[in-house]
Amino acid sequence: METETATRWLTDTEQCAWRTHLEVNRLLTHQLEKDLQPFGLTMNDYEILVNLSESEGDRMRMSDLATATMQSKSRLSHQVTRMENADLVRRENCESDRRGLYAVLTEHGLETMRKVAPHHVASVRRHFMDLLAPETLTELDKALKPIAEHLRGQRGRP
Amino acid sequence: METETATRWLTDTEQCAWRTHLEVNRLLTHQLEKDLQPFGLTMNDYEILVNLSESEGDRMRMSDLATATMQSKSRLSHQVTRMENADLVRRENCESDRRGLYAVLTEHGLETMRKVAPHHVASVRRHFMDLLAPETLTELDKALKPIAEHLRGQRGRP
DNA sequence: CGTCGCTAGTTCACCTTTCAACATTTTAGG
DNA sequence: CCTAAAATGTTGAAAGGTGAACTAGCGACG
Repeated sequence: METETATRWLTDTEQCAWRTHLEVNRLLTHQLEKDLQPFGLTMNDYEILVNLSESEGDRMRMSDLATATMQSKSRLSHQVTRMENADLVRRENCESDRRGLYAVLTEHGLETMRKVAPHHVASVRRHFMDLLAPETLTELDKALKPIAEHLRGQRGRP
Repeated sequence: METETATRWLTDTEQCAWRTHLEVNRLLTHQLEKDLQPFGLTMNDYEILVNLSESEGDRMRMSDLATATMQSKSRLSHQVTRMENADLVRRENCESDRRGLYAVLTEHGLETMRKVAPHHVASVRRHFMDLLAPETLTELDKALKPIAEHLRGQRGRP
């Protein structure tokens, strides 16, 4: 019985593509973060603002927000506390479930969102979107969708 | 004179692709990290081991290592201290430049590398590589290379 | 040669993330 | 009902990351 299989190392092509992928992700994240910095926001902050502003009543349950942004409850809790101190967000009790809390966009949070979004979009265009041919973009999406699917399936497994 | 230009928001297709891209990166990183965890390594650790093991004499100058892994000197210094405590790496003085230090792979670091690499490669295959058709992979690489190029150019600009 | 500026690397204080422990409320089952 | 298990969210300590200040050595130019 064979328990060990010979390792299938990456071919040169694969290795090259893989490293490019890693590099782009890192540099891109770094750059977007930097472009957001003048507004005093991190990508984390921004993502939360986006999620809230796209939700009914500019609010989401902490749990759902944690799931949507793929953060631990703990991390989100700290994060929201910080954003609360910056008056971007406030917590509000949930009527129907007394354990629950909503994170709610404040007026200032909404304004911030409106002010920052165009810059962020421009940043995404400048450093990513506009460097891809449109059909390449759809190719990319088609290639990545199944991977996203697969990875979502792996979440929280042994 | 026109100072403000109307924001070019992302089209639905673009938005969808962008979000997929973000999601894949996050989930993938998370998964690879998790697969490395049983060995007591982070991706950061692993990347440093790879860099060292691919270098002449299993050693690199701190500065070069920082550049290669795109970390600040400060972060790398902490990182190497941790890895030194785990006996994966040791610091060694540089003869030719007395300011300089080498990070050197230890025997145990090398063994660790050999033990872990096959698992990591398998992980990359399982969660990414093997989910892409070979020609899609080269497409992906071709699309991403110019972006990497562009982003490298942006590094350390105002 | 001296000194002024540059590079290498560490350290310090501060911020963010993680992990485990906890309090509270809901839900499911006998 | 009443209790056990599960879900919601917070907290606090420890680990990891950041940016600026600092030490020390190099190097070039008067």
